[in-house]
Amino acid sequence: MTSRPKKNVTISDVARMAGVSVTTVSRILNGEKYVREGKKKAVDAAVEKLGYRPSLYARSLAGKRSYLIALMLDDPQGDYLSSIQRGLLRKCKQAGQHVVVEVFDHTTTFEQIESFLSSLGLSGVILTPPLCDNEVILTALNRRNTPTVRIAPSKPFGGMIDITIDNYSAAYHMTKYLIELGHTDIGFICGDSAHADARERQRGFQAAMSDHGLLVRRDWVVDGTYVFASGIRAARQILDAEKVPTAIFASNDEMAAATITVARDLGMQVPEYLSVVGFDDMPLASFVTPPLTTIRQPIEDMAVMAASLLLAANSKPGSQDEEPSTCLSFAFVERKSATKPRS
Amino acid sequence: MTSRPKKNVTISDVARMAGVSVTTVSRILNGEKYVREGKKKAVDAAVEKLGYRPSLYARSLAGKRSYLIALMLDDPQGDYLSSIQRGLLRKCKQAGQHVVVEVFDHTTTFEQIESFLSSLGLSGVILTPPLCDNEVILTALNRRNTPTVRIAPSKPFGGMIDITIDNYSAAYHMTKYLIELGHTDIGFICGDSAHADARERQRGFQAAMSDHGLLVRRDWVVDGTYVFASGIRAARQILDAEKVPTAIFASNDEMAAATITVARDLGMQVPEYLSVVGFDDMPLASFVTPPLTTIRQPIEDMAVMAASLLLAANSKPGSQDEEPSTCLSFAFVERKSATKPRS
DNA sequence: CCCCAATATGTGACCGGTCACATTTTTATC
DNA sequence: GATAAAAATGTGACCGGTCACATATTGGGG
Repeated sequence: MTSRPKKNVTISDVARMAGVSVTTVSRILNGEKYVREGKKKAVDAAVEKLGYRPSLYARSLAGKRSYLIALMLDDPQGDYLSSIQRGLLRKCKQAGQHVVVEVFDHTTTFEQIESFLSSLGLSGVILTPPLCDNEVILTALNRRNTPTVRIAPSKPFGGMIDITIDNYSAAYHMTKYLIELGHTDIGFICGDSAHADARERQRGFQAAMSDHGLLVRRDWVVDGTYVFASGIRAARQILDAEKVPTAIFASNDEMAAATITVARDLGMQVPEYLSVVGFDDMPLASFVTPPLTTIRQPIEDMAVMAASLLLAANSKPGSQDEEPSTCLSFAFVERKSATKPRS
Repeated sequence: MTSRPKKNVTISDVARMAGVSVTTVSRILNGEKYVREGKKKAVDAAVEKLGYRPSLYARSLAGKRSYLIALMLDDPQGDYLSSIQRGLLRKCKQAGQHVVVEVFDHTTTFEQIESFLSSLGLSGVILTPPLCDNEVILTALNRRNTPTVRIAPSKPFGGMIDITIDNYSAAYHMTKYLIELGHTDIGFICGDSAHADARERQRGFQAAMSDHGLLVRRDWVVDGTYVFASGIRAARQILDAEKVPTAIFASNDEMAAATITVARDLGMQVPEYLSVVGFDDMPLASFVTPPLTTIRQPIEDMAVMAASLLLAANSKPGSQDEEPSTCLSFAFVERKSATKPRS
C-alpha cells in the first residue's frame, strides 16, 4: 500500500476549474434552477475532466435529504421478497437512491430500530410483512417521521402509505371458483398467521364457504408458514386422514406445489383426484406439473410503486395527509391444477 | 408537520453532560484504549440518557472507515443469491455494518462503477457470479483499492480474496458416481456459461467421462442458465430425441427439478427410467419428488466467511499480500433421484 | 434612462463526527 | 522523591458538501 492516498476530487476543485463558486456547482449538480447555461456547461466539463463524484456522506450530512432507502425484512428468503427487492432495486437505481437491506424480527427492540434509523438517516423505508405490523417498528418510524411505505399491512397506521391487494376478495374469488366447479369438500392451508395477508386470505376462504352454505371441517384447515416444507407438513396432515377433501386451496404457490408433491406421493393424481390451487403466481406456479391455477399479484410492481411513493413523499414535504395508499388489483389465473371433483 | 425538527443529539451534547471532551467520547464509542473506567461509565450513562446515536454520515465523512458493504448482483433472483445475501446480512449485522445491494450487469460502464464506488466510499464489496469476472468492475475496484471478496470467480485477480468450492472436482465426483452406477449414456445441462462455476462443472463432467472412456454426445450436452425455465427447455431438448440418455446431470438443482418435471410429462419415471442429479443442494432439492441426489455447497457459510474476511482486511491495512482465499469443501449428498440404469 | 422585480451567483457558517498533535496525569523505576 | 515512559485527555483543523443570506446582474415597463 505504497500508493499515495490519492486525494479525492472535491466540489471546490470543480468550482476552481470552472471558475465559479462551490454553491453554483452544487446548484448545477442538484439541478436547481437559476443557473446560466454557460456556467452549467463549464461546470459539467470540469466535472467530467476531473472525474468528480459527490460524496454521499457529505451530501447527507450537510443537506436535509438522504440517498438511502431501507428495505426491512423479517426473514430474507423466498420468491416473494426476492421480487419485492428486485422491483425496489430497479426503481431506486434509476432514481439515484441506494438500497440498504436490514433484517429485523419480533425480538427487535425499540432501541435497536431507533438506533438504526438515527444513524442512517434514511430517506425512506419499505416494510414487508410481518414487519409492517410490528408496533415497535411502526412507532419508531412514526416518531422520527421517516417516510414509510408498507407492503400488505394489516390495518392503517398513522398516515403511513400502504400498498396491498385485496387478499380477502381474491381468496373469496378463488374459493368460489372451486365451489362452482362442484367442490364442496375443500381444504385450506394457511399462510404465516403473523402476516396480515395470510389472515385475509383465510377470511376470504371462510366467507366464501359459508356464503355458499358449505361447512369448513376444522381438520381441513391447517397452519402453514408460506414455505415449501410447511406445505408438505400441512398437506400430509390433510391427506393422510381417512376422509380427504376433493380440493385444497393453499395460501401461496410454494405450499400448493408442496401439496401436489404430497398428493403424488400418496398416489393421488392432480387434478383428477385432487384439485390444488395456489396464490401469488410466482414463476414456480407455471413450472409445476400440473401448472397451478392461482391468483396473480403484481409484486414487483408493488415494490416499484412503493419506491415511487417514497420518493414523491420525500420531495414534497407537507403531503403528510394525502395518504396515497393503494390497493392494486389481482388477477385470477386459471391453469391446470383444478378441475371438477371426482364423482 | 408542525413538530419542531427536533435537533439531533450530537456527540458534544454527550461530552458536555459527561463532563469530558468530544474526543474522549469518540474514543469510548469506538472502543479505543486509553480511557479511564470512570469516564467511560459517565459517558455511557450520558449516551443512554440522551439517547445518542452516532451519525453514520458524519463518521464516514470524517473518519477513514466506512460502515457500508456492497453486495453486487447481476440478476437479483434465485435461492443461490438469496442464501448469499442471508449469510451476509447476518454477519454484517453482528459486525455493525450495513449492506447495500446494487445491481450491475455486463452493460455497466467503468464510469458507473467508479461513480458508485466513490460516492459510497464502501468498506468492502462482495462480488457474485458473473460479476466477479467482470473486468470493468474488477479494474475499478482495484484502482480504488476497495477491499473485495469474490464468490466463485474464474481466475485470480490482483490479490483479491476469493471464496469458492472446487466445482470441477465436485462435478467430476458426481459424474463418476453416475458412471459407477452403471450409466454410460449421460446427458448434461450446463449452467450459465458466463459463470465460472458453470464452466468448471462442465469441465469436471467432461473429464470424468473421458477418463472413463465414455463419449459425450454433443446433443446431450445442452445449455441452460441455472433457472427453472431454462431447465425445462434443456431437458425437453434432450428427452424429446429418439435416443435418450439414462441419466442427466443438471448443473444446479433448479434445472434438475425442471428435468424431473419434463421427464414426468413424458411418462418417464425418475429414477427408474431416468436418473437425474443436481448441484447446490438448495432447499428445493429435498422437496422435489424424488428428492435429489446432489452436491452440497455451503453457500450461506461462504457469504459469512466473505464478510468476515472483508472486515478483517479492513481492520489491518497492510495485509494486501496475504490473500486468504479459500476453497471450501463440498459434500456429495445421495438421495433418491439416481439409481442403476434401466437394463 | 431610471427603478424594481426576477434571476444569478457568491460568502461563510454549519452538519456531526475523527484525527494529529499538544498537554496533562499516572505509573513505574531507581 | 526525581524522572521518564506510559496512559489519559483536550484542542482545533478538517472531512466535503448544503443552506440561509447577502450581493450582483439582468430585463422589462413607465
